[in-house]
Amino acid sequence: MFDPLGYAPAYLRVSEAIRDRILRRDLKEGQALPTETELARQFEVNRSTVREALRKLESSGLLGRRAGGKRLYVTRPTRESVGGGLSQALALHETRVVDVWEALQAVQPGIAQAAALRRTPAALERLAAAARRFAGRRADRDHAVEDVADFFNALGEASDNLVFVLLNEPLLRLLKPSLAVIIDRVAQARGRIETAQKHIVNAVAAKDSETAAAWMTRHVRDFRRGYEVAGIPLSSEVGQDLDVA
Amino acid sequence: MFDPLGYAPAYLRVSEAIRDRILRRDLKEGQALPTETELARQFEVNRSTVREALRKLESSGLLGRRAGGKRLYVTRPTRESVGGGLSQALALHETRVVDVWEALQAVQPGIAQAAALRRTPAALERLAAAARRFAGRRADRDHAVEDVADFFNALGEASDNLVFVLLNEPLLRLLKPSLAVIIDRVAQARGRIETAQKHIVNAVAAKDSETAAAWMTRHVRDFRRGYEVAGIPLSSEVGQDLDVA
DNA sequence: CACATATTATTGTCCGACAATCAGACAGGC
DNA sequence: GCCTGTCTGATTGTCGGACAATAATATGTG
Repeated sequence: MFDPLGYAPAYLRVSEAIRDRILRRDLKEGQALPTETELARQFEVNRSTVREALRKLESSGLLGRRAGGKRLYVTRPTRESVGGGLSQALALHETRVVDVWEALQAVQPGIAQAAALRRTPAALERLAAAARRFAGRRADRDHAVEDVADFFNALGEASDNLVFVLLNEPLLRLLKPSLAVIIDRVAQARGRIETAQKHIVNAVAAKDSETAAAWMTRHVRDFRRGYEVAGIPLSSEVGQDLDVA
Repeated sequence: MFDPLGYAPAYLRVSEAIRDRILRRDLKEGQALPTETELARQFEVNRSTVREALRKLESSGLLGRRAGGKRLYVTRPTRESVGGGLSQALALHETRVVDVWEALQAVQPGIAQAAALRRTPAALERLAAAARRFAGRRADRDHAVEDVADFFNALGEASDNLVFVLLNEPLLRLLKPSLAVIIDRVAQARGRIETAQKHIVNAVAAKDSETAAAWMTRHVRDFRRGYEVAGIPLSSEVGQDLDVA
């Protein structure tokens, strides 16, 4: 019958006030925030209260600190902080590897397509470089995984669409552990990845979006095959990798 | 030559310690956290320090409060909190409507496909209900927008893949403002949406994933047409809607 | 001007305090 | 028995003040 009359503690109101100013670009990126004492004076609250508000903004990635610095600066959420939040949420919700795989299958061809259409020469070179790195370094398992992730990331950046880049990050983060197992256990995995990457690079270079998407579809399907061959149950949960920047 | 030896302030170490316990399911969802005083005692820090740590966890959605409650409970990040973070990040990065549209185009057909394959009768009914609501309520603009979002959300849930659900949320959030404009300005928009939804519901009901994906592709392409007819520049930035739960 | 040094400002942390209010116990009235 | 009011203790939200460590800035010196 009645809505609860909303009360919000001061630290929340302060944090929202600051966040609004940031979102409406009133406080611009790179700008230094006033000192805690000054904020406390302006909001007419205690410094402890201000500090609680700042911690909230800090962990949403809206405020950051320069390396070894003391003051807080306005920042935009990085790929890592956004991806960390999302992958953390997914890990907590008992997401299975097959779910992540399915999402990759849905989204990667679209990314490849967009990348092929809009890639700049520089972005293409970064993509090709990632593929070369993967092909060149046949020894180390962990580096290989990183290189695969770099390849996907480079493709996302080549699409010139930040939505893709940000969606990519958490998916890759969750993919990595199982990908490492695949590379370890499936002999032909490296070769197949290498081939797919080469074809995708070529298609992107030629601005052939159809072929890029088609090869990406094949590439992602290969991962599923890899799970089966490596003996990873599709319904196993994605690991809770705790390193959330 | 040497890496900077990592010093982390106490509030960060405390927050990470608690977060790790949550991520490794040591603290289970719904469980009440010890009181602030007790945490301060265990960590051997001051209560203020504990409170700063708690604020961080609170805003990553790992801790929450029951309505009108005082204690903090372990929670899993909700769709809203995850979506809020991501859409906030995108809004700050000058994402354009065309970027969001492109992501929808990439991801929605895959969602429709998965939903068609795996929908339960209950999920199908929720999807159909959302379509009926949209078709029935021709008057109100804002409700219509909500109904469209509900349709996409219901589809995401029908896919039984949380990754899709979580990816959907921020995209829909960013879509809404421009969708409202389309519905206002484009006379035939409602009709076309209604038709597409009907076909998608039918395809999902028949477990015909191909048709579901195809109609979804058409549906999303229609939005782009809507932007053009409504005179919304594709390169306009997605609004910074400030209501980030 | 470059570089070392002193000063100041700012953050991180602590302590103690108190009002508001939530949770639970407890009793009284229908 | 169930609802209502009252009491008590525990817990959170907020405050004020304090101090060490150190980053930021000013100052002097070659």
